[in-house]
Amino acid sequence: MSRVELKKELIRAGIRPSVQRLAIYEYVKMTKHHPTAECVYESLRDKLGSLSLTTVYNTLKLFVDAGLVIMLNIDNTFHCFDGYTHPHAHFRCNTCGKIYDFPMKRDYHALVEDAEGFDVTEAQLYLKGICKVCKSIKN
Amino acid sequence: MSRVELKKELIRAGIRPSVQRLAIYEYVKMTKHHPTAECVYESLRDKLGSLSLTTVYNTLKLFVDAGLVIMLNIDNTFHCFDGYTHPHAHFRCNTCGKIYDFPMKRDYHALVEDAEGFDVTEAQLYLKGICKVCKSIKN
DNA sequence: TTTTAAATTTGCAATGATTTCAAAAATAAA
DNA sequence: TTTATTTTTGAAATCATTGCAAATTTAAAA
Repeated sequence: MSRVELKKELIRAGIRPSVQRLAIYEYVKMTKHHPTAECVYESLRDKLGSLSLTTVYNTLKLFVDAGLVIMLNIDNTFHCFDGYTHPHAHFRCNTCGKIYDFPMKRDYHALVEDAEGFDVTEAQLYLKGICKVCKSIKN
Repeated sequence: MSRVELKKELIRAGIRPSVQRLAIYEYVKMTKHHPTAECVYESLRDKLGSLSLTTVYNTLKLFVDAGLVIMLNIDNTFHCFDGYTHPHAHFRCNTCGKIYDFPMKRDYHALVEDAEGFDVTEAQLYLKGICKVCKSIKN
């Protein structure tokens, strides 16, 4: 996705594309490694000349509220962010800490009973264990 | 479940049932409202005469590591605990904050593709939205 | 029962991610 | 250009959680 397209997405969502916002949006959308706010900050500080960690937090919250980015809470010590908003599951390796995206066969509705009367607007399937790579290293 | 049975469960898990541990275990197993560590502490402090918040944290970690209790991370500002360890989904109401247990039809495996080579030892399905009660109040 | 060793509890301080806040800077509107 | 609005910034505050070392309790040994 080009920078121009990303800009249009922000505008469409009613978010004015400032230099910082566009840079943060581009970073979160393009990377695949589920960065933390701190990570976004470290990665962009030099490129932008200057950047505040507060701006990163504020901006990410803005994106999450607008539905442009998903906030993951799979690691209970910090949040991380995912620009890929299509429904999918997340796997966190207990050994290396890496987070993997897993496609989901069906909608979460297939799993849940007795949800009548409840409005489900968000669903997260978090899996934990040992990843392929760490498993092969061990053996 | 009786206090004697709970005591036996702790011993079976290799955990010595001190006064504090048994009280905390009983509380978490018996309550249905997914308490935080702070909540456990507030609820038991008077009954036990004295209690340290650190003890509550240490003890809950002990239970979680032993698989006796599940730690939920559905609300991203704090953890809460569930003594019901059978696989089930959790729904958090964005309005009232209450957490509901939802039975799951199938194993999470039914949902996930491409998990070959990965060892999944833990699975959490977190749902968010508006609960039945809050919805009926609104209308 | 006494002595000794090990396990457990305790409270306070430290940690670290996140938020608050008010001022400064940038941008848009008049 | 002037004025109003939005955005960014950095330092301080917050708050759940953890580290740590001393005090207490419990179990084991003598």
